[in-house]
Amino acid sequence: MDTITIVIVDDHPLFRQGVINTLSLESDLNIVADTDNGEDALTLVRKFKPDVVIMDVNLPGMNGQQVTRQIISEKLPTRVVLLTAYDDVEQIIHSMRSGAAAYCAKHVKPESLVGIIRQVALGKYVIGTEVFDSSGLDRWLELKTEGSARSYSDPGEPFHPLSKREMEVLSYLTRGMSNKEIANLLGISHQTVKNHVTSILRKLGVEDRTQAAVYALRRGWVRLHDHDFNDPQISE
Amino acid sequence: MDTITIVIVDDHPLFRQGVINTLSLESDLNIVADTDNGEDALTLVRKFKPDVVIMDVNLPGMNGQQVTRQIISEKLPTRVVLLTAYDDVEQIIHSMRSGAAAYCAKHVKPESLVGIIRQVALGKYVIGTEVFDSSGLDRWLELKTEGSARSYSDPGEPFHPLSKREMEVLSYLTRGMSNKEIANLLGISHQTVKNHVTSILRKLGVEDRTQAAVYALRRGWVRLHDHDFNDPQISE
DNA sequence: GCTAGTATAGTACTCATGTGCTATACTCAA
DNA sequence: TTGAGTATAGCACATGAGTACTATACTAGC
Repeated sequence: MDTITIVIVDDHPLFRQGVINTLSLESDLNIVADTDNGEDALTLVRKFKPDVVIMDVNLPGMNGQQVTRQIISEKLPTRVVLLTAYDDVEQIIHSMRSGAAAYCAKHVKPESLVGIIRQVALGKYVIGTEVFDSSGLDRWLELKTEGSARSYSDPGEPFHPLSKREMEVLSYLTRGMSNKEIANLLGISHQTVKNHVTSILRKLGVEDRTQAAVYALRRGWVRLHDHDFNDPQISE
Repeated sequence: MDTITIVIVDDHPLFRQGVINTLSLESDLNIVADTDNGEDALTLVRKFKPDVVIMDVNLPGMNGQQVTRQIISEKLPTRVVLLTAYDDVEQIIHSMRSGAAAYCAKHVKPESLVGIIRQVALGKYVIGTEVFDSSGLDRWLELKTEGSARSYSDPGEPFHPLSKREMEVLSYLTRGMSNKEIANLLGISHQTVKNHVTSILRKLGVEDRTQAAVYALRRGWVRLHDHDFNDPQISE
C-alpha cells in the first residue's frame, strides 16, 4: 500500500500538533507540510501536490471553502478534508458542492480522522461518520437539498446567494449595528439598508436580524474575533 | 526542580493530543490526566490535586469559568490556566477575578504555553504574554477596570451580573427568538420578557438584542453549536 | 420584621424593524 | 437591444423592541 501524503492547515498550533502527532503514528500516512493560513495552504498544495489536505474551514483571511474551490478549479490532484467547529447541514452542502471530499467536526476522535483520511485517499467521500462513493454523495446531496426551497444552482460557485453589498451589510449586522449606523457607514440611505436587510433575511430564510447574525456566525461567514475594537492584544 | 503535575481539559480530542504531546517533551512537566468536560475536570482536580490545570473556557455543560470558581471556592491547591478561542478584555477580567492564574488565546505557540505553565507553577500570573506577580495582577485589573463605567464589586463571585432568569432569556436571544416566542416558552407575559431584556442590555452595556447575542457568543456564555435544530448529527 | 433583590405584569410612549410596492440607474450577458 | 440582477431610494404601514414608570409577591439575609 502506498503512503498517503498530507498537508495540514489550522490556525491553532496546538491543534495542528495534535493532528500531526496522531497521524504520524500511522505508518501509511506521511505529513509533508503544515501551515496556519489559507494563502500558504494553497501554495503548499500547489508545490507538494499531496494526496490529502486537512483544513479548518474557519481560517483568518482566505477561508477553507475558498481554498477548496481554488484547489478544484486548478484541477489539483489533492483531496480536501474540511474540519469545522460549528457543524451545520447547509455548511456541509456548500462545502461538498465546492468540491470537498470530507467534512467533519473538529471534535472528531483521532482514530476516526485516520479512517476518514484513508477513505478519502481511496476516492470515497465522508460526511461525519458516513462514507459515500461519488454517486452516493450525489444522492445524499439531493436528499438534503430537496427539503429546502432554495435552488442550489451553480455547483462550483462561491455559492453565497447574497450579493457583495448584502454580505457587507450582513457583516455589520453581526456587529450589532442599527440600520442608521450602517447607512452612515456606507454613505447610503437608511431605507436602502432596510431593503438590503429584508432581502438578506429572505435569502437566508430567517426572520430577523439577530437570527441573521447568528446564522452568519454559525457558518463562519464572519469571524467572531476579528473585529476586536478593545485592547487585549493577546499576542501569541 | 520538582516536576509540575498537570490536568488537561478540552472538548477537542485532537487539540488535547496536541497539548499532551507538546508538554510531554518537557522533562519537568507531568500530565496526570485529561478529559473533555467540566464536570470530570472538577473530579480529576479533586482526586489528583495537580499543580496546574489547563482548561478551555468554552466547554459543553459546565464551562471553564464555572470550574475555576469551584476550584477556588474549594480551596484546592491547583492553579488554573484558561484557554480561549475568542479573546476579549472583559472575559479576561472576569476570569482573573474568578481566580484563574493565567489566560491565553488558543492559538498560543506551544513553547509559550510551556513557559506560561512554569510561571504559573511558580505562583505568577500570566495574561497573554505578560507575567505578573499577585500585586502586579491587582494593578493590571485596576487599570483595566477603571476605564469601564461598570463597578466590579465582588471579586470571587460568580460574577455574571445577570440573574438566572436573565441568563435564560439571554440564551434564547442568541437563538434569535422574539420576545413573544420567549414568553410562550417560559410561560410568562411578553411584557416581563421585555423587562428582562431591558435589564440585560443595561447590565451588559449594549444597545440592542443583536449586540447582546453577539456579546454572549463572544464570551462563550452560550455555545454556538449546542442548539442544532437541523439534522446533521456529525457524531464523533 | 425590615430590606434588598428578583420575578412578575401592567400602561404608555417612542423609535426601530421589517414588508410591500414603485421607480430609476447601472452592468452584464444573451 | 432586451432582460436579469443589483444598488439605490422613496412612501406607507404594521409590528416589534426598548424605556420609564408603577406595583405586587416571594425569598433570603440582617
